[in-house]
Amino acid sequence: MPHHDRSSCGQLRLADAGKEVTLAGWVDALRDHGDVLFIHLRDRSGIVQVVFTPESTPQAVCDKAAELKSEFCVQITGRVIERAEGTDNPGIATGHIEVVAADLDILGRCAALPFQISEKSMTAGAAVKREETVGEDLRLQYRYLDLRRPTMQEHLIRRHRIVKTIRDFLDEQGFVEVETPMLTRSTPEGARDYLVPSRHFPKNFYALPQSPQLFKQLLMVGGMERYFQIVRCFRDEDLRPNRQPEFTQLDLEASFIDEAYLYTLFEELTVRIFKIGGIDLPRPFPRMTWQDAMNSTGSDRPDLRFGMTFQDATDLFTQTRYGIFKQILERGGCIKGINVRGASERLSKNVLQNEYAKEIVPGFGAKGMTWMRVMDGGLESNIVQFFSEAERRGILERFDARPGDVILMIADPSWSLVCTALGQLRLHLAHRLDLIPQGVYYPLWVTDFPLFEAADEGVTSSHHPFTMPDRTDFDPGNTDQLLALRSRAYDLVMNGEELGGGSIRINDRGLQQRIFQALGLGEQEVAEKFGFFLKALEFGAPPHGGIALGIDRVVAMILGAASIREVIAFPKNRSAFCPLTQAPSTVASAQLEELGLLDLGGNRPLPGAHAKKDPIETLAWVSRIGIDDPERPAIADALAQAVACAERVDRQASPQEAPLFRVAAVSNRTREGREARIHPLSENGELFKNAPAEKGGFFKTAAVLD
RNA sequence: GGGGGUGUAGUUCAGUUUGGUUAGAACGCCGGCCUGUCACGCCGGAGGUCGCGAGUUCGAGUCUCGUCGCUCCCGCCA
Repeated sequence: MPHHDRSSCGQLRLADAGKEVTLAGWVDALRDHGDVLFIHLRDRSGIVQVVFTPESTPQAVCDKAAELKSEFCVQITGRVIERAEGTDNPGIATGHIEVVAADLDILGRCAALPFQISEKSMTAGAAVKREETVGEDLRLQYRYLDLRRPTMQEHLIRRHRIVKTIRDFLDEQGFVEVETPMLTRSTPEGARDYLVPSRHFPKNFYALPQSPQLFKQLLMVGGMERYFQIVRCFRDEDLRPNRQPEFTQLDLEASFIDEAYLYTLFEELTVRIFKIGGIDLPRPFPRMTWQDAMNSTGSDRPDLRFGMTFQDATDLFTQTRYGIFKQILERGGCIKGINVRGASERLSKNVLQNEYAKEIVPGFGAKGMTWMRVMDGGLESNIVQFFSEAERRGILERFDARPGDVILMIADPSWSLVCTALGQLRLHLAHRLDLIPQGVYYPLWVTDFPLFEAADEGVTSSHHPFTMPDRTDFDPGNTDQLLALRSRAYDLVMNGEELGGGSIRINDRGLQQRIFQALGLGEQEVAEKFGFFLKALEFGAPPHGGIALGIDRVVAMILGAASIREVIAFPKNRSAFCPLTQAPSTVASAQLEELGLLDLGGNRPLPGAHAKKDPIETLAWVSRIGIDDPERPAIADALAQAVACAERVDRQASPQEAPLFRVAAVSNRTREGREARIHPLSENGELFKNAPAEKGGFFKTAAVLD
């Protein structure tokens, strides 16, 4: 069949009635009525009903059609006709017509399926759409079958649309897509690298990029001015539902720009791609500093689709008699709380005290939680009697409390612990009480992040070490000063998920050097790892900045997919394993040999090997004899003598001496009387010629030949 | 790395609380019937090492221990 003669199943309409068409696709479903056979034929465009009936279809074709099973790949020629009155199916787009088959070619038969592919119920009306129930591991193992399902095809097609929209938009804006290396250099900070051994440089490794960070900055030094790339990135960290070891980013960088430029550019881009999913985002996107985000939601990626934001109650309790609060405030702590509006019926005393205060909140890292239910007559709680009248009034006012509300407070000497624990509680309650509205999209820029955060020793970058600080007059040795620095970084957050982030970069060599210094990197280490980059900053590096967007997450959100794995053709599972190809896998020793990886451990014993080194056990094993406990001292003695003897010989042997293969004279002890001989094959080295070589020229033989 | 869930037919799941006859259902599969179905219908059939390994017991899908896979949460993810 010339391909241009082929029609698309899903596009046939009433207007095509009377046409002779050729279709190719897969058997989605069969309904055999004896003489009449209906099939749903599916291709990428959709589904159409094909009828085999003795009245219009040659008998030979009907006989062949009787062999059809689900998912056979077939080609069908036939005539499009309008369906008879009362037999149309409004559930499918082609439901007003059907194709009467005149010819059938079976292009590929199909074995028994590991799971059902047809999304039949989709054609029967949205009300009964089948829930996805097949185990994901099985779906991934047979991903090529899973991908036949219309939902998966739709995901991939719309992902393509989104990526194309991004490319078109950035092209309009003067951005140039440039590819950067996949085989690059490992850098010390950030996530764990995936490593690739080098054959030309044995025992040296490339790293797969965690992001094209340094290269995109070098492109700015290189005068590209506006660069972007839809690029695969790799991070060897433990997986989460929204994480894959390899994932796709929109990476973007521009010179001679500021934050305002990037906000405008990126908001327009985001609005356009969400539009593909029928989602209208309001502009401009609201902005919030990191400090405000933490203070009001306890998260650097606040979900603002619902309220229940924090109120600070520290000042209400400066004179309190309540021991726990008093101690915490004396230690410089703070108290924050949320009002769970109208939830007192769903949050009983028992639930609040035994579940939340004792179990759930401690799980978030806080020591405890104070709860109060707002009643007509005031506050009800296990500890309300410790609070003064003024304090109770203060609480009611501060939280705008009305009868039926529940007020929850967390206090701790650590401000950040109060925030993060209360933030987790806020999200937990929002899910439990179903407070998150569906179909709402709340974009938000989070800005003014701390440049550094405290580490075990000194500080570490909270974004990455190339981020421009808000001020440059800092002392790289002064930790307090460093922790007070803010970065010119920004994250794009949507519905509590971080979709992307970026920053204005450092383009001054001296400043970059001081940042490395602040991070505690030695001069030599910096020179070794980043020397090439610092050097580039010496040659008129332009001011620049950029942003990256997690494509998988964005697509999943736009399409309303449950997981990023639903919008990736061949994802890995939770353990970074590919059930389809069984990767990662072992490789042939020859491959390792070639890469110089066979003896990476050198002569060092393997961990745990020393435990097996009891010489008596070894002797017993190689000699195939059992040694009882009473016999051990004598054996140990004999062994020690043998070892001492061997050492003496070893000392006196000259280096030129050839090794001796046979100490004892050759004699035949098993069959006495016969002349002892050495087998010629042994003499000429042919004996083990066909034995599988183990490694390094040694052969594995049966133990009896030892 | 820590914690929770889970593993039973090709698939999705009951059964495990309280050990006891031949381990069930739905869908799928195989065979037969059926000329208007579209989640077709009817009749019949096959299909199980209850993840794996130990243990307790007269007896284990069920209880105990170990182990492996999958999955969710925390750590981690500049």
